[in-house]
Amino acid sequence: MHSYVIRKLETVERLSDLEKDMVASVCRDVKVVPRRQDIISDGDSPEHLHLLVDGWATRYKILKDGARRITAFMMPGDFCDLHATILCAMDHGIMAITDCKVAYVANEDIDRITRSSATLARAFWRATLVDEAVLRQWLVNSGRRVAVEAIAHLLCELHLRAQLVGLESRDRFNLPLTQEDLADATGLTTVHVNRMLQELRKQGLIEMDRGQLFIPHVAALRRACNFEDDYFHLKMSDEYPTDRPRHSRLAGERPDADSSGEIRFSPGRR
Amino acid sequence: MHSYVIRKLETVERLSDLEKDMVASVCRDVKVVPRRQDIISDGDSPEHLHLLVDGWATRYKILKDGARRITAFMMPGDFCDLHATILCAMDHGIMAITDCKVAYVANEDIDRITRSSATLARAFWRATLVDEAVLRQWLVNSGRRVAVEAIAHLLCELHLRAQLVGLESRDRFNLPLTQEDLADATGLTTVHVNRMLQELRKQGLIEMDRGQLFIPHVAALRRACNFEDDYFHLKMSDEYPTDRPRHSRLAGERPDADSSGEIRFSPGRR
DNA sequence: CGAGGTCTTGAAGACTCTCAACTAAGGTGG
DNA sequence: CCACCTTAGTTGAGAGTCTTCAAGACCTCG
Repeated sequence: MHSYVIRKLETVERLSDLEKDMVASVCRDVKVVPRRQDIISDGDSPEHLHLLVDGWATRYKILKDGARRITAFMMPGDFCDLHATILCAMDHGIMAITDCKVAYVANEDIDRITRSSATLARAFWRATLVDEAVLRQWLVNSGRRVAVEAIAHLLCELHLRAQLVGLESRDRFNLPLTQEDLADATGLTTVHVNRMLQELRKQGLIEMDRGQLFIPHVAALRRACNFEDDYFHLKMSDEYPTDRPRHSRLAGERPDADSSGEIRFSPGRR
Repeated sequence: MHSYVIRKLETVERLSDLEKDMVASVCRDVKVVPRRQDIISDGDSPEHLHLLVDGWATRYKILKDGARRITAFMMPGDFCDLHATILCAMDHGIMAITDCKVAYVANEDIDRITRSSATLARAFWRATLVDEAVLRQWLVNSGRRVAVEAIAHLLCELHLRAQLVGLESRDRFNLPLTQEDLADATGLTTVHVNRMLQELRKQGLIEMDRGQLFIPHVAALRRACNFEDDYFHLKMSDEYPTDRPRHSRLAGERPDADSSGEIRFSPGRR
């Protein structure tokens, strides 16, 4: 039932059956949060952890002038706040994008299972570190990538993540985000996101249909925005057919010299 | 000697003398890294933790086209990678901005002291969480704040952090960053950073002199860019005279309605 | 069928970038 | 001690990406 978490953890660490059972056992108290509603609000001091069992959610900040900045998307298997209970109060909110099923997990349960399995502890740590790496990529997106690139990169990320937890069928998946969501996640305006998506469609890099995103040629989209999956620190395995090489940038080596006549966006921003 | 770390940890958690000793005891192997040199390079798999004992450093990513994106600044007392040893390889580099003293701390030592003191464990966690909160603020900076605001916000952050570890005298501190560093940290160009700094100077919000930053009226600069220190999750204490209230944004409450004729930048970006 | 949310489109303007050159400040060597 | 070099900071003008404002089309749903 809670296989998403397990799948997610398994992308960074191989788990034994016992460990999987331990993880599953902590997700007891599951509640439904309707779309558009806060799972945790800015200023809250949550007393337990929130694990997203089903649905999509977003981590966001609202500024004084009303502007919104999305700092993360969460999909099934993601923890909203693996640690936030340690801080007194949340400095941001977490909202359900679709109707969500959220498991309320007791701190002690996490403590317990991570104490009894070093592998599990490491898996949680790694998952957290990957989240942080994603955050850094978003920082690159806004500031050192032009709009089309940034959006394409975000789509690649979401696609890979959906793939990792088994939410899609290789090149098509359910993307319940509005263009406004994408705008707030990339730091752009809705209008511009709209135009850039059109651009991507025109170039045949993506297709969209009623909340479904279809990526005809994943490698092409990735190449167009220089997406590399290394920051996900996937455990070595050929389960996930993503194109390596992963730590390709050796000293002195010039990365693949754009041989084909493939689409690639402008030289970015400096 | 390693009082910076301790001061830093104490901003989020009060430590006993014993705990302070424990922290100090793990920082034995200290080396000097000259300015401009990597403390950890992209792709490295560090085998121990790196604690910045003295000097400033930066976490950065280099893109294919050569552009650089700085994702964090580190100052004395900051860990470069409290956890990175868990991952196989770094997905970014860490470089010394000034000559640095770096303590190489064994993983086991951290494990040991965090196991023997729950307070210490919590302190480390919190420090990590604050780092993450800073990352989110940077995300807000690039995308939902105009350039002047973003730069001012960054300066406020650095000023507060310097203050917290005792690097400055209330309103003046040593800022060893070039305008290029600031540009790569905000996602702007050097040229534009230059102009925005001029703007800040013209408005009397900052003064700069040979690597020294002087903030005549901290509250004014903070107000100009809507800086709030709540995301640092400072433990309640009046040691650090920063202007609260900290979780002021209650539901429905309209934040201070710009009564004075004070400088405030444009309405941000949407 | 009306209503609200989401997506599109156009035109004008603003913020930020690019390019290129010049000044200022430090450090080194003769 | 000064010429020379390198790095960092400044300045100007023009171009572009992205925003703003506003309105219309589309779509889903009660």
